[in-house]
Amino acid sequence: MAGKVIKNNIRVLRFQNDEMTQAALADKSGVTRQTILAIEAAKYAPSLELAFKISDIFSTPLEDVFQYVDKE
Amino acid sequence: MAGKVIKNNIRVLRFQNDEMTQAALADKSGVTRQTILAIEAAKYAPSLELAFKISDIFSTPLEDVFQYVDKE
DNA sequence: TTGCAATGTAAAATATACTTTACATTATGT
DNA sequence: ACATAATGTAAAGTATATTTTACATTGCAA
Repeated sequence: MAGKVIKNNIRVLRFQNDEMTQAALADKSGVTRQTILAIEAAKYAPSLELAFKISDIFSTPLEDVFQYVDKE
Repeated sequence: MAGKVIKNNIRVLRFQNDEMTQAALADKSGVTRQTILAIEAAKYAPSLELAFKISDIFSTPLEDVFQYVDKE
């Protein structure tokens, strides 16, 4: 039931982008550190707007940051 | 303040896809007709998961359905 | 070893997406 | 003219994303 889940590469992208910290990413995307933490831990998926903001910060397409894939 | 807004082409895509009705799209994406209506009317943006589902239904990349653009 | 930066856990409060129900409007076909 | 399908408006309720606060852990540098 549900079939697919949303995964993300935020952690990897942070390190690729000058080892950006969770707090720094939170700051740039206008949310709190807890929100970034929860999303990285996949406790919940971000809103579409936040997903776009994070993608923008990494200068990468949304689908390179978030993937909607079958859960194994 | 905010700079950007989320726009979408759901309406156009519905018509391109066999004139799919709002109710039909709602059905396929597992939400109610009101939700599709509200998103088309840009009353609010969908969750990332719903955005992915809708894109899947139209067999098109998410960014072809939703755009995060400067508000004119 | 002490201190600090980064990350993690947790819980209560708020904002926003989404549902449910009900009714109004518009267009189309018969 | 009537019936019906599709779309629109609206309001109250539920679910989930996000905030706020507070504290624990880990690693690294002085």
